[in-house]
Amino acid sequence: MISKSCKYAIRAALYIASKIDEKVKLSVKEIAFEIDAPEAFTAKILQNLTRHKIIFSTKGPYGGFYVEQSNLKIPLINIVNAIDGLSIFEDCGIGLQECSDIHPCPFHNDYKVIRNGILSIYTNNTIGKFSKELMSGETFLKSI
Amino acid sequence: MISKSCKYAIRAALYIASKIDEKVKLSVKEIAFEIDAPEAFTAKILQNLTRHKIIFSTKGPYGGFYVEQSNLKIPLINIVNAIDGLSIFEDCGIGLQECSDIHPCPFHNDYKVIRNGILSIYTNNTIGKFSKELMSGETFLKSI
DNA sequence: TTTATAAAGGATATATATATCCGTTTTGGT
DNA sequence: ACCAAAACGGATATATATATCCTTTATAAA
Ligand code: FES
Ligand code: FES
Repeated sequence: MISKSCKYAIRAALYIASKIDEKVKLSVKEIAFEIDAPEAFTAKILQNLTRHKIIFSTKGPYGGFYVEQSNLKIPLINIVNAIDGLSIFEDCGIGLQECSDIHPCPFHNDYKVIRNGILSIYTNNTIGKFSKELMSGETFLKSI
Repeated sequence: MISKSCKYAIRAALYIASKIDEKVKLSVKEIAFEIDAPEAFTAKILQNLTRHKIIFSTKGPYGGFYVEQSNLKIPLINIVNAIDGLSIFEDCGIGLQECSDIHPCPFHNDYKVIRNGILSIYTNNTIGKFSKELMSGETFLKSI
């Protein structure tokens, strides 16, 4: 469904948000390490998130990536939109050019339910909600 | 989730099954046209399905691809397994190396529900069920 | 037995996604 | 003013998925 890049993006944004209280800017190097992603590629993704104002950045010494309180209200669907776009939520489950109620594929009814379920996960959860779970140690961003 | 190849495979298998009553073997050319897929690539996928005994084929004049009644009982998950494998149903929603109940990512609980829902669609529907819907004109394998 | 037909299979090509590299720009500290 | 740190941005490389091409093999009919 969502691309590998988008998964990195979500992990990165959540990691940065989970450090909001430390009031320190994070380097690409640290972020990439903490989310278990390649460094140079993570850099590209962070640039993208910055352009979309999902996170902030400053250059130079003591610079890096960070979020403000306002960013915590952003739903995760905004990240998906920034990286993959939203058309994935309109695609047919077995690749017909158009997903349509009046010209449906055999999966259509079942698939629509699932697809909307996925959309809901991204829409109903914010960066703040998930980053809070990370802070408390309930959830994690990389495997052991 | 599933690959483009897998979507072609499902469309192809369902198309062939939907023609079971005509008692005629179908060529790659016809199948590819009817499911709106590239011909040479469809050929590869059909070979794969044949090797996995999801469909049958015979070479030579009047040869082609076909299914028997017994194939109609095959659930769609078998096609997914043949093309993509089943590991996709164990993957983490945001790409952690392991999806784990005791070391979960922030999406884990929600994602597991969705992922099992998708698995159910493939497990609970057979080639026969969906091909019957195609025969009756309720559903379609390519866009208008 | 010859011929035509159609799938099988191996080799290769193209497209897309993922990943890296390196010079440029910005910025804070000295 | 100068230097060092760190993100930015463009170019390039690699990996994977998708797609094509061509030769071989099997089969049915004449
Ligand atoms: S037409 Fe296939 S999912 Fe809607
Ligand atoms: S750990 Fe991410 S979905 Fe299970």
